[in-house]
Amino acid sequence: MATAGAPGRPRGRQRASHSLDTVLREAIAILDESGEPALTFRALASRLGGGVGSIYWYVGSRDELLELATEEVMGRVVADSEPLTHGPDPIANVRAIALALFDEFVRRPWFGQFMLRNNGMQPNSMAMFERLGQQLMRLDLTPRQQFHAVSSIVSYVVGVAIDLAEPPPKEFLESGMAPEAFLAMLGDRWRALDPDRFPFAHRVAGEMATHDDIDVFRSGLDLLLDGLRLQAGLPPAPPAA
Amino acid sequence: MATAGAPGRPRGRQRASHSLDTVLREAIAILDESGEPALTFRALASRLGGGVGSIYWYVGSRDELLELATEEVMGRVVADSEPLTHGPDPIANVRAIALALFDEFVRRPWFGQFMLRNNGMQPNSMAMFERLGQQLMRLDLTPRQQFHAVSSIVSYVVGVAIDLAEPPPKEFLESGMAPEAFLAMLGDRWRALDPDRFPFAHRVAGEMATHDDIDVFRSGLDLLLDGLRLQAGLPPAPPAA
DNA sequence: GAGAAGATAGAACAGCGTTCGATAAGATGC
DNA sequence: GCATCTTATCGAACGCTGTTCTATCTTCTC
Repeated sequence: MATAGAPGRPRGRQRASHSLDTVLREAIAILDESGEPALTFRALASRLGGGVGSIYWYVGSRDELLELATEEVMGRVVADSEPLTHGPDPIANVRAIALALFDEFVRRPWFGQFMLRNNGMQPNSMAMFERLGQQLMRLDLTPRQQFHAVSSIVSYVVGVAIDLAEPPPKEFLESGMAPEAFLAMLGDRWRALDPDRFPFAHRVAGEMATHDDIDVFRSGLDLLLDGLRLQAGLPPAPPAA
Repeated sequence: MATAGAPGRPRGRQRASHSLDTVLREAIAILDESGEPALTFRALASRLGGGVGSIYWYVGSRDELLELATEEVMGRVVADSEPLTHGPDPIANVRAIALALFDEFVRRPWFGQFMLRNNGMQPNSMAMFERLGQQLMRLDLTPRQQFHAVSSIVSYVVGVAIDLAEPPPKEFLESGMAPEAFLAMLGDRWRALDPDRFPFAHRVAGEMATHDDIDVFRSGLDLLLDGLRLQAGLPPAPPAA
């Protein structure tokens, strides 16, 4: 964020002195450490060493705070993923950018959860949209096709993000099992279903038990991008990435 | 829901008498009429003509209430979409089922928002997963590919659902504009951006201004399904649907 | 210095999900 | 017909939340 002209040097003061930057930094720290429900004005205020009311000087509501925190992180992703835009194959570039996003909301589940609050006007979310779009402009597609394609990619990414942001079931938390063991148990449960009524669950139980989220994400993304390649009249697939 | 053995006939009583069915019915009515934030225990209790405490007899928490309401609606979608499973082309069937889901969360934004709370064990969500999977079993794919494909389709659908569930920006609510006019205004705003820094926004501004959500949904879904067809070694596309 | 503008502070308010003990209603045993 | 036990209803009360409001401290400007 570059919008705050922060004085923010707390030498010998008696009252705390904040700035939009410090507020967002601490808010993000709370989100990273303890998740979205833990971000309360009181928790944030005590972390900043001040009163609740002060935060409202910088931020109009909790929703706006979350929006700004998300924008802040999105800004970093946009900046960090800039080098991924120069490859020769635009679709490969889109793929790389999407994977960078995926990385970020593995690291920060709350980010994925709010990334979408895309009322269309936050600058950094807009920049991400633009970045994906610019890659697709290099394909032989109509504006409508390009618009639809970017929207679809974003929707897919958001869908996966939401899934990842989902808090683990309390059954897991209470069991104290390792994540792999819990997945294996779910797989067993699927295998135990009636094979006549649930042939599919039965068939993919093993996959459920051993899957890795990033593999699932990557293969869905590749299906989408393969469809897009087809639509753009490109050869079906590049060898490997 | 068929789990409640409801007595539930409130003749000349002095205290209200509920059942899980009536609780869910009224909860869904509130959600439909006023959205998710409006579903409070107090609002629900007064609608049921009773006290807050009573609801906890049927439901352990607000989250569980939302979960059950979502499951209830998902059950109806599963039931209603059964006829869509018998077509000759499994991918066309998947497409039809996804469109049925889309219909439902145009009607009920809150449903889309919570559909995903898929801790993997709600019977009706599971049934939907199974239903999609059974179609894909008819393709020449490995279990892993099928598992990934169903997961990806669900993620995409969820992503779009979340987008649709997003409350309209307050700027829109305050403007009192018609939805089309507001979209047109957003388009104008994109067109007004610097064409050097935002060539893509500039290019698709017109699409933004006139787009229809279902078209966007359908085209992303078709990209995904085209990719899947390719993976399964099927001819690229059926004529039209 | 005086005064205005900027920023901080925490008490107070309304609303929320949830807990709890009291109590009414219906079912059961004799 | 009465006593008892189980099931269900009720609303006050608790602790927490976002938000508002006003008093106050700090800094800037003249």
